[in-house]
Amino acid sequence: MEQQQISTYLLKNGIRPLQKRVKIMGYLVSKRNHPTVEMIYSDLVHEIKGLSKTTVYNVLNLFVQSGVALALNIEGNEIRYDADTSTHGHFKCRVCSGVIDFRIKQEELPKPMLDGFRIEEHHFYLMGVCSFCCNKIEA
Amino acid sequence: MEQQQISTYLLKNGIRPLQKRVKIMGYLVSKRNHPTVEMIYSDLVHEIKGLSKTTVYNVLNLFVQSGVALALNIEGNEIRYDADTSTHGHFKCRVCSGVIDFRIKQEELPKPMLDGFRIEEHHFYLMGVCSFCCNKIEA
DNA sequence: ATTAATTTTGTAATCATTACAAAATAATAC
DNA sequence: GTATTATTTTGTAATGATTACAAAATTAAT
Ligand SMILES: [Mn+2]
Ligand SMILES: [Mn+2]
Ligand SMILES: [Zn+2]
Ligand SMILES: [Zn+2]
Repeated sequence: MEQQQISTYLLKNGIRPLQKRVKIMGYLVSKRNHPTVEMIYSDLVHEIKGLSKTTVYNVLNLFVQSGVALALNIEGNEIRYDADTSTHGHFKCRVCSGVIDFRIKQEELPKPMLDGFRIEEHHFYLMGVCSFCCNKIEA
Repeated sequence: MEQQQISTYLLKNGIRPLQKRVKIMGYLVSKRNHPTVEMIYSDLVHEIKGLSKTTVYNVLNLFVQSGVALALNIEGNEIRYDADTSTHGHFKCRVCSGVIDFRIKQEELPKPMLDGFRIEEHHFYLMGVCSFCCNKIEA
């Protein structure tokens, strides 16, 4: 996606499209790898002069609050970020630690009986070993 | 559940039923409130002479590795523990922070197409406002 | 009762995240 | 454009949950 498209997208969601914000959103959108703050910072610090890790935290928190990114709590020691806010599920490989998407339709999600509850977010994720790592192991 | 039943259960799962382990498992089984380490420690420290928080961590890690407890990563800053290892989902209220169970049948869970993947764990949870807190808010 | 193995404890270390005030940047007014 | 004001970014320190580790205590085996 172009920087210009990203700027427009951020603006539409009430976020001023400052340079570092656009770069971080561009990174999320193009890599689609559900990175941690550490991954984003270490990849972008070379490209953005004088980037601070605190800024990465600030910008991601802003993105989540504004609804343009999801914070995924798959394992307790790290948060992973996702610019895809549509309904979908995640698989995390316990060998390579990769997180990949899978599509789920909203109507495929179980509908638990929770009368009087206001349900705001659905989270569905799987853990296991990805096909790449399965092949490596049996080889 | 009786202490004796818990001891037998732990033994069957390869865990020596030492006093503190039985007490901690008894707490999990009887309260069913998906407590954090902090909650378990502060509730049991009065009842068990000289309990250490490190022991709570050690015992819970042992339980999870042995398959008699689940570690729930619903929000990134805390792990909640559950002695119910059957297939079920969780709802977390963002007002009162309570975590409650709901039943899901294994066959109700979406079956994503992940050819060649080894799927070992399913996690399904919801966030929102529980019925109790909904009532309080509108009142 | 001795000895050996396991568990528990207390403290320090680690690691991700947040708090905060100063410096830098961007927007607005003149 | 320059001065003024508001917002953002930075660097460092603080926080909080978890783990590492070695000594002390407990449990099992001889
Ligand atoms: Mn995703
Ligand atoms: Mn549960
Ligand atoms: Zn893998
Ligand atoms: Zn509630």
